[in-house]
Amino acid sequence: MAEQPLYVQLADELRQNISSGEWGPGHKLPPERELAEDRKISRNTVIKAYDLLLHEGLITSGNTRAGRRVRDRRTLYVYASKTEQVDRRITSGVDAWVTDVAEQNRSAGQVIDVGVVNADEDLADWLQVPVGEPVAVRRRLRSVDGLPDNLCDTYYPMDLAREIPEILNPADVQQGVIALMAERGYRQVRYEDRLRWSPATPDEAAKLGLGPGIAVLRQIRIGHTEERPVKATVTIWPGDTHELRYEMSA
Amino acid sequence: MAEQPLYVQLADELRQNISSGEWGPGHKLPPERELAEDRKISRNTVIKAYDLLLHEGLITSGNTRAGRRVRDRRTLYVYASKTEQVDRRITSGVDAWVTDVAEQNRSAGQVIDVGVVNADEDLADWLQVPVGEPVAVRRRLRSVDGLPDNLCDTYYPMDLAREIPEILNPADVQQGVIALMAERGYRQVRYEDRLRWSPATPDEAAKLGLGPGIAVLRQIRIGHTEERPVKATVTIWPGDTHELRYEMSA
DNA sequence: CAGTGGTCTAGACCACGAC
DNA sequence: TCGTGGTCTAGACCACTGG
Repeated sequence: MAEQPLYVQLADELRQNISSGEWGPGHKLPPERELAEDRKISRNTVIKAYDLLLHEGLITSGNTRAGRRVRDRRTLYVYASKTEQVDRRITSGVDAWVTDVAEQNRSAGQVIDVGVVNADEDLADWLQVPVGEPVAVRRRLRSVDGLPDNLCDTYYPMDLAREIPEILNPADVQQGVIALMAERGYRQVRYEDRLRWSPATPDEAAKLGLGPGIAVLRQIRIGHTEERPVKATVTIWPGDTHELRYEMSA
Repeated sequence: MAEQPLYVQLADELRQNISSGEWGPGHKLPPERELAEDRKISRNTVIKAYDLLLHEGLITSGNTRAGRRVRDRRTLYVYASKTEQVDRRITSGVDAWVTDVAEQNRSAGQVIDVGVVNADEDLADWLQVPVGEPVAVRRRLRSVDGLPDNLCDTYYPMDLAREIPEILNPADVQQGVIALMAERGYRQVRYEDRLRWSPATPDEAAKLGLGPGIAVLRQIRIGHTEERPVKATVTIWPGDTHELRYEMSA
């Protein structure tokens, strides 16, 4: 095995300090210039080491006097499908994610915002509407323990949003939109998840407080009634701090 | 909106050439020095732009005279759970992934290799065995159209591997290991998927021909009989060229 | 052997925001 | 205000490999 490059060695050493717990969440990392001087290496080399950790999601990229910090990386488990509890969740009307977070003794919050967008190719495919068609959207920025955690946007065909005006009201729907839709005659009988993963876009990175290029999972959940798709939910989950679980019977 | 940094602008321009199809898969990108001279910018800036594209999985990082190339990024759809076809697939004994690939008019191949490893904490949790316990493993390197596509390692408790010697035989099991296990009294009644996503390790990157730091999805599928977990399959899917799908009834 | 990417150095100026 | 990261420059040497 050849000797590793300097910046990899440095990253390994810093990573060790973090994963051992010596530098806990929120710990301030040494400034680039200080680390460079101490080690008699170039600041650029320090930056490359920090970039590695940034891409691994271990640290933040604060661009101000506050400097870089160690991120909180406790893993959050999210049940995308749970054989035993599907009924309870759907009928209880509580957002399943809120339940998952609470069961892990952490506190969940969300900010809702609504709007109308024109369908791009993906959205048109998911909802089976023409490209360019207006579509209603409820956007959620969801937080855990006060910090941004994931983005969850749900899209509805426009005719449905007109029939169920609560969809375009930026308030919490206490009983849950799924239950509400079922009441009004749109009972979802099957759904499909499509998963894609890639680096976060700059926009997503900003909203979630991630470094650019951190991997995120896009979970697209399409809900169908007997007749047609009635909603598409796109959830952006940052990598390495989440585990998505599916339980299935054979 | 403030003006983007130089390297982002350059990356955007190069990305445009790729996504428009002007530079197809395999196309050789301009050498860093040439691009720097043409644009009157520093070679380091060009490198940062190429690094962005590398992390997005758009290009390769060839470190030799061959230079950087555009990667083939056609998306492969993989069904992790398909309501209608579960039975057909399980009984037919053909690897479900091979079926998926064939249905998309591409050709699949795999190299199998077997061994025994000691359980780390994760594996011990998945198979419900003590940490350090020996565990049998069948490793697959699976290819599409002749190029490495994903890594698929299946772990079995040692007592089971002794009872079913085919598990540790590095040959294709024509009827499928699941069907074989069912014949010998280990019928799987439920399974659970756990999904994690993060940058590829250097080892994975090398086996799959990826740039370092490309996002990969780790799909861990744990199969249970009525009594206990009997296998854990870890599949490494490179990002941006795969979409994983789950179909479920409500 | 020559072209390529990988690494490293030693500087510079800027924007931002905590103090 | 001044410490911080973000960006950019202009060089240098090395390892690898295709022709």
